[in-house]
Amino acid sequence: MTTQTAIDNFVNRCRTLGLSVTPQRLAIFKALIDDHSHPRPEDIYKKIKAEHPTISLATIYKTLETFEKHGIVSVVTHLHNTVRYDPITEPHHHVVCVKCNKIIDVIDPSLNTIKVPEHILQGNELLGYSIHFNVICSECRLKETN
Amino acid sequence: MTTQTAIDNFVNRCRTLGLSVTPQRLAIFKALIDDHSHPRPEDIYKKIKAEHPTISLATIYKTLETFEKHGIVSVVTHLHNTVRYDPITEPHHHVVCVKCNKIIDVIDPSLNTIKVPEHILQGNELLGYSIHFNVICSECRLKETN
DNA sequence: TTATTAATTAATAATTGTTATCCAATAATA
DNA sequence: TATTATTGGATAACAATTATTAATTAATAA
Repeated sequence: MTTQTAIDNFVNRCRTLGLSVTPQRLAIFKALIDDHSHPRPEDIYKKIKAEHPTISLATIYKTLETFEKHGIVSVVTHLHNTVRYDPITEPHHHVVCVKCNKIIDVIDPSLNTIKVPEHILQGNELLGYSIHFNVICSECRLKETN
Repeated sequence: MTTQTAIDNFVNRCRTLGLSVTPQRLAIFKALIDDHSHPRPEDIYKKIKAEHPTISLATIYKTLETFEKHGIVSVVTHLHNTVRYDPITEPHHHVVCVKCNKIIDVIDPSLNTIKVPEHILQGNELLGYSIHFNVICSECRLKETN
């Protein structure tokens, strides 16, 4: 998909969602679309500031949250707000509620045998891998229906 | 493993590592050992304060970092310091350098067919899953040898 | 078009999470 | 016991995020 069609899709998507396509939103989307570095809000802010000198960092935050809520962009992990410690040091996995950030251990040996793509091992030292099963947990689902 | 043997192991482990087993460290370890909620440093602080009224939150942070460095505890994700956005919304995975927090996309359909344990689907709404391949990247490995 | 209302943005303050600093206290070792 | 290294506590500094509020802009109806 070309950058232009991605932008067109974005615009259509916004219209469908009832989101106005403001210059700020467009700029933020453009800043992200061909960026494979998984930038922080701050990074996007810096990238955009030259062309949009009056944009506020808070706008970047809010816009990205809006985009995420509507599936226009994604976050690499929902557990980015604070460190969470685990007494288990053996390889295992986690269920993560994207609403309340509850974390539950998943200890299942069958998940420890996935085939690691070759290219990951090129140059890097693999320490292990961990699977995040992103869910809306039962408690949060109940709350949602209210 | 009983709590007591876990504590014994901890004490031995510290001795081997040349870490003194202080009351604070013991308290922090104990607070974590049977806690499956994946607590934040703040949570541990609150849990301990009654018995250790003089302990500082900074000590909790420092101690947990020390523990993590020596493999006594683990962190649920290394990407806990800031949000990272991704223009890709389709299911995919990531290589994460635990030193520099660089993130690289892993798009490999064979990783999208893992068998999700049944119990995860009980009550929860599964949105998807994402694998973090934790590595020390080539750049950081080079830096380390200095 | 203009008036009205709703949505969005900017500026900034406040809050939260984390780290650094510095000194005191404690532990390890000579 | 004396000396040195490690650890901890208090607090300041810093970084990331969120909340607040007012101004601006966009959408909609008259």
